This record gives sequence, C-alpha cells and structure tokens, in this order.
Amino acid sequence: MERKKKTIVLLDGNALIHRAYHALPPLTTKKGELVNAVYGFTTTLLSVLEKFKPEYIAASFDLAGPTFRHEQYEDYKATRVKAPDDLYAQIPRVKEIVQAFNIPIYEKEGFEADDCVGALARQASKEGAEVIIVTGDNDVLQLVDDSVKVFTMRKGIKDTVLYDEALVEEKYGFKPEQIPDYKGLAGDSSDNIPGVRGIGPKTASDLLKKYVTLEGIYSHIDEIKSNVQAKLIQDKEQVFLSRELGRIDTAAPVTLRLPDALAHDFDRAKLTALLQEMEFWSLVKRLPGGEGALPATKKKEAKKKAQQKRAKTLAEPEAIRTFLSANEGKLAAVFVTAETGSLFGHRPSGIDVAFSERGSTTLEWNEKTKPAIKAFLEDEKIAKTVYDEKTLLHMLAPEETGLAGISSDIMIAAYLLNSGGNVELPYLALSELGEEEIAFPAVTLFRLHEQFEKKLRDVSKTQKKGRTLEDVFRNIEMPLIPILYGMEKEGIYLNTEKFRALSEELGKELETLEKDIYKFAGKEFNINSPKQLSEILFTDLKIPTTNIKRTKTGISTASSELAKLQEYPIIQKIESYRELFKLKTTYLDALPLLVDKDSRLHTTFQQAVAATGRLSSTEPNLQNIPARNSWSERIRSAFEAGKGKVLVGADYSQIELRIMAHMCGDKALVEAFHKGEDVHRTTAAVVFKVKPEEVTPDMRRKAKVFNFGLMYGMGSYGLSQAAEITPQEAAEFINAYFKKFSGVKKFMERLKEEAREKLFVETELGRRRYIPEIQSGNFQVVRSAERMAINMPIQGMEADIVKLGMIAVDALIKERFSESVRMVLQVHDELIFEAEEAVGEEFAKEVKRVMEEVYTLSVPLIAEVYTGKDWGEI
DNA sequence: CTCGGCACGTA
DNA sequence: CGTACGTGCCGAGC
Repeated sequence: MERKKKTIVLLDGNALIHRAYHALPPLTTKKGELVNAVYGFTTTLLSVLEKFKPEYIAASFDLAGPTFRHEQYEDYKATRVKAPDDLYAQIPRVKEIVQAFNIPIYEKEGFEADDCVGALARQASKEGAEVIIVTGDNDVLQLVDDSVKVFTMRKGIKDTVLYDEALVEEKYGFKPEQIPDYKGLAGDSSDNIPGVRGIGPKTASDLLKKYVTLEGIYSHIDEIKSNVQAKLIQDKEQVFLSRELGRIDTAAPVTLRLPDALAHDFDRAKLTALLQEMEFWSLVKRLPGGEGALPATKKKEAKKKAQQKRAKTLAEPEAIRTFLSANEGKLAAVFVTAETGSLFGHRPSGIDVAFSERGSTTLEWNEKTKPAIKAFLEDEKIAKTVYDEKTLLHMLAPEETGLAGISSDIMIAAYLLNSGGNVELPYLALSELGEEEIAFPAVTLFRLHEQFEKKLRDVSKTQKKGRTLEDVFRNIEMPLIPILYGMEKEGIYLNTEKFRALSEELGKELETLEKDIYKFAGKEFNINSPKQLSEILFTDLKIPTTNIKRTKTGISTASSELAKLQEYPIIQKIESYRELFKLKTTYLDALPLLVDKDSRLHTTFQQAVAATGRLSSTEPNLQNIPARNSWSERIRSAFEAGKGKVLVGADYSQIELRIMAHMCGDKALVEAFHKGEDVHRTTAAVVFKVKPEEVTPDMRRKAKVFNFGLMYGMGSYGLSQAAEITPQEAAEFINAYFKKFSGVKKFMERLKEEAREKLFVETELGRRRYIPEIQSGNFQVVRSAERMAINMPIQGMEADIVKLGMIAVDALIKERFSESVRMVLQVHDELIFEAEEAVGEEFAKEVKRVMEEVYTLSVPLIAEVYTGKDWGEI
C-alpha cells in the first residue's frame, strides 16, 4: 500500500503579517498595543493547523538590512512606502507566538522570507514531503509544482485559496515557473521592479503564452508587432534583470531539518498567556489539543481526576452540618447545579461549596438534606460569593429557599471591572485564571472572588474616597440584585383581551394599506423586505434617489429617508404600514404569548450588559413599549394595575440635562435649572437669538433635539438632520450655544482628554467604562470613542442615581408599604409601582420625596409622579 | 438552522 | 456623520 505523503507547512511570515495588517481593522489591547497583524497571523496559523493537520511546520521571516537584490539593483523596493512602525512593532510579537508553538524559524541575513521559504520548499520536496506554503503574497506562486502548493488569500484574511499548478494556470494563463518572466515584462510597482515600459499585464501574458520564456520572446523578436518589439528591444537589459529580481532564490542558504519541524506539542502555558495578554480570547479556545486531543491514557487520568472531585459529595444532613461548622467564619463560594445542567426553572440537584482552594464539596439537594442546606444558604452571617445571584434566587424560590449573606456576585464584579465585556463564567475562568475547563465551579468562583476583590480594590485606590468602584459594587449593584429579583417575580398585568382587539384592528388597517401599496406598485411584493421595496420604489416606480442615503446592500429605505419623499402617495402608505406592522408583530402579537397564568408579564432585567451602567430588559423588553406614536396610549393602557390597585409612575425630570449641568458647572445652565426655567426654551432663545417669550413651539422642539444631540456628541451634520435645519444653521447654533454655555464645551473637552490619557471615563460615583478605541488610528473610530466618552459619564450617572433611587424606595416600601406596594418596572429614568388604591396617593407623595433626596446635585433633582389604573394614564 | 443586515421601538 | 439597548423580518449560507 502506498504510504501517504507527509505534509509540511511553510509560513511566509512577513507576507502574512503585511496581509493581516492591511486587511484587519486596528485591533488594540486595553493597554493600547496594536495587535491586528498578530491576530491575523495567529488565526491563519490556527486554521492552517486545523485544515491541513501537517506533520511538519516551519516559518521564515525577513531580517533587517539589504538583500542580494539591493546589490543587483539599487532601486529595489525604493518606491515602497516604508511600512508603519506599528506594523514592525508586531513582528516580534508574531515571533513570540511562533516560538510558543515550538515552530522553528528559518531566516538569513541578505535574504527575504520568501527566499528562505523557497529553499525550504525545494528541500522538503526532495525529502518526499507534500509542501504547503502559507503566504499573503502572490509572488510565491512561482514555487508551485506537483508537490508544492500555495495557500493564500483572495481578499481579507478569511477568503482563502489553495493554489496547485492547474489553478495557477487557470488564473494567469501560464505555468507557475513563468511568473518571474512575467514580472520581468510587466514589472511590479510595489517592489519597484521596472519591467518593460509600456508593457502591462495583458501584453506580458500574451507574449508568455506564445513564447513561454523571455529567451523565447527574444529569439522570435522579429515576429512581434513593431510597437511592442521596439519597447522590448529598448528595455532588453532591464527585462532580464527584472526577472532575476522577481525570482525567488531557492538556493538561499538555509537548511531544513525535518525533525526540528515536527508539529508536536506546543507550550500551552506560554501560548495561553501570550494570547491572553493580547486579548485574543476567541483564539485561546481554538488552541488544538486540550482534553479532546490528549493521548488516551492522559484522557483517562483527567476523567478520573474529575470524578474524584465529584465523588466527594455529602448526602447526609449530619455530614453537611459538620462540614459547614468546620469552616465557620470563612467565606463560602456557592454554585447551584441544576438537574438539567442549566439554571433557571430547574430544580437544584446539588450545591457546590468551596471554603478554600481545597476545602470544597458538593452538598446533595434532597428532601433530607434540604433543611440543613437551606439554613446555610439563608444564614446572613455566613458570607458567600456566587455567580448571578438573581438567577439563583429564581431557581431556589420554588424550593422555598432564599439567599442571605451574599457579599459578592462574580458576574456583577466582572461587569463593573469591564462594563460591556463578556461576563460568562467559562470565559472568566479562562481569561482570569487560565482555566480551560471548570473542574469544580465553586473553586473557580472562589478564585475569581479573590481576583476580583483585588482588582476592585486596585481600581478604587485610584479613585475619590466614597466614590469608588467598590462602593458602586457594594452600595449600588449588590443591594439592587434582590430588588430586581422581586420586580421580575412580581411582573406586570397585561390585559391580553385589549391587545387581541387592538391587534385585530391593526390587522384590518394593514390589509387595506397592503392593497393600496400593491396598487401603487402595480404588483405584489414583500413590503417588509427592504431589498424588494427599494427595487419597487427606485427601479419600477423610478422615484429619484438624489439625497437618499445608501446602505451596504443598496439604497436605503429607512424612515428618515422615506420622509424626504412625502410627495409620493405610496411613501405615506409604506410609512404607515411599517409603523403598524412593527406594533402588531413586536408588541400586540408577541407579548400575550409571554404572560403567565395570572396574565402577568415577567421581564428579565440584565444587570451586566450595558456598557454605561444602565439596566436592560429582555424576554420581553418592557423598556421599549411604544410611548409617543399614535397607538402608544392604547397599547400602554393594556398594562393595568391589578384589582383594587393603581399604578404609580415616577420619573426623573430631564435628569440627563441636569446631570450635565451639575457635572460641567456651567453658570448659565445651572442658573436656568435653579430658576426653574424651561431649559429647552432657554436653549431655543440662545440659539435662535430671540427673547425667551418669543420662542415658538417649533423653535423649542428643535432646541430639545439639540440639547439631546449635544449630550451624545452630535456634530453639525447630525444636528442638522435631526432638527431638520441646514448644516450651516446647525453650525451657527452650535457656536451660539457654546458661547453662552461655555462650561459645557470645556466639560466635553475635559472628558475627551481624560479618555485619551487614561483610556477610560468614570461617573461621579466611580463607575468606569474603558474606551481603548480612543487610541485608534482611524479617525471615525476615534470620533465615535469621543462620543462614548462624553455620553457615558452622563448616562452612567443617570443609571447610578436611578439605581440609588430604587434602593431607597425599596427601603421606603419595606418600612411603610410592605404589604401594599410593589416596584414592578424600571425604564431608565422612571419607576413603575403597583400600589393598593388606598395608599396610592400617600405613596406617590413619599416616592417623589425619596427619589429627589437620594442624591444631591448642584441643580434641583426633580421627580414627577402620576397615578392611574393603567400605564396609558400615567 | 444560524447569522448579518436592516429597520424600528424606548430612554 | 447621535449615546445606550432588544426584537422581528429577510435572505444568504449551512
């Protein structure tokens, strides 16, 4: 039987680095190190390992200094723009990666990486190996023969192709070994190889197809058309020199030693550390090996080891009590395992507990052991750390078991340390501890707890006392967890009958609109498909597309764009159709499917998602229930108070603007709030240069858009779009605004400066958001980062204040309304409560006071309260 | 079936 | 070319 040829992969290091550098966006680490080329190189390496599973692998790099080509031709690569420093800076990093993979590096002074690769390829072929050269540069294609293939990219780094002889011929129309001749004729501007003046790719290719080599061409020079002939004769000397410059020197003095190139084990610890340092989390997971690839014997050992850990399960109440009391006074890491392995809605099967690195066990959860474990979980004197306390509360609730003494929630700590980042447990285990597999969750939690306590402490050391990340953790986020749990559990009543009726009504309207639209279009099509819609509007109906924005895939049909085409009747119909369709599908039809047996909706508040510190709401999202369109009041009115109850809504009035006034201390803005002025009116008076009493409703409306846009860092173009004014007007408004409110401008500049210096911004209470993008070399990315830097301290402080408000109101309820009021929803700046009718008014008065007193700004903090039978009334 | 793109609801 | 979210639909690719 014929033995399969062994495969050797040869990495053309510099070409890969160049390719990745130019193909990938500027990825930077939190420290600001640019690593896009390293990333691209490493992903390519990993996919090559996965794809070809080579027996051997080696790499080559350029070495600094002139090469033999420079000696032959002084202008070699003279026109090439020197690669930027941030590319060169990545080369040592790539070499570190290669070394950690235990891949030998072949390089030689005076030779380029592709020469070394060429030499290695020839030697490997001789030894009978199948060679795959991995590169990002088509020059290397000349090396292809029946035992050498070239793996490279068409565009980007993902679209790869493996060239063999046939494929090279298909692409160029001639054989791989003719490529140097081709370069000799056509030249290569990137290497400053001159070629023949006036002969381009097309002519060069034709000549080679006919005469095969340069020698062939010149020996038949008489047959060639006179104009080409003249050029060939003119540049004859140069042509042969060019060919040599473009030829890869397979005699480069490097010697392949196959045993060195064996693709065997790599240095896992070193590699993991490196990848983590460069924040390539996704790549850490892709590393070959791991348990799955361990030799069978090792695999067995690993399994046994895991079993041993699991084997230590306590199933008797006495043993449990003994274990717990033996560890009195220590912090307990607690992880609840459920029967199905998932969490929510499933019965616990066991409780993993760790009091130290080694003092860990599983407490079996059954009717016998339950009382002992329950006593432990509910003992507030036993400090515990958990992952996602809120979910645990939901899971334990059906077991009539609560949680107390939770001193830290790992998910929340991870969130505060890197808001907007990944907070999943396996990820944290890997990124923080280097644990690829979680052997025993409670031990992992225990370690993460220590790690995060330290990190929180370290961050807090750099912050103002009393306003630290630790304070946010202990005084805001941790106390909030049981409150959110209570809100989710309570839910809000939805009158599904109202929804059903509304849905039917909208359904009829939609049918009519649909018919009208088809009539205008002249045929039926899918109105919900932007692609088909754009085809109908701009191709069939020939509606002019001047002023209409493009999307990646075609002409935009976004509502802001359609709004410019009001004169076409079909447009108005489409706008109505879209609005109603959205309302019907997203709300009227979807929400009734999610109610419980009491017709109540229970959202899930995500506490560890939003990068600014806000909560978010999912399944269903009750933070985006329609509020301002024509049907919103009727939709909201289906959210009702229970029998004998009322809904109380309390929202902070213009809290973001007040926070901005507070933070920037701008005299005019602060004064406006102190005087109780209508700030949008004040702004309107400033930018339109009229007296406050002369401000029209339209001016006020535009000023309002302006005020909000400003807090998001909007530019004159965006402002003009949003406020329906010209960019020139917008620019004038901005000038007038910043002249009057100069403190605001200084404040924004300060925030941008802070972000640039520290790569993060913070709220006044110490919540932090990292913004490494501010270092990007890409202008657009930097601008976007600046807007985040401006917005986060404002939006984040709003989140801080509302969360403090929730905690304070929760205390108020516990103290005075414990049986009669429940907090049910939070919508960023407003809180919704369900209260017994009898206490509604009193509670409303109190909640207003408590919310206003929860934090002192340099301007008044105002909450407005409303009471009604349903959400439409409040 | 999953996933990116688009569109659109909220603060 | 305005921050922060979540969801539904389409259409392409698996």
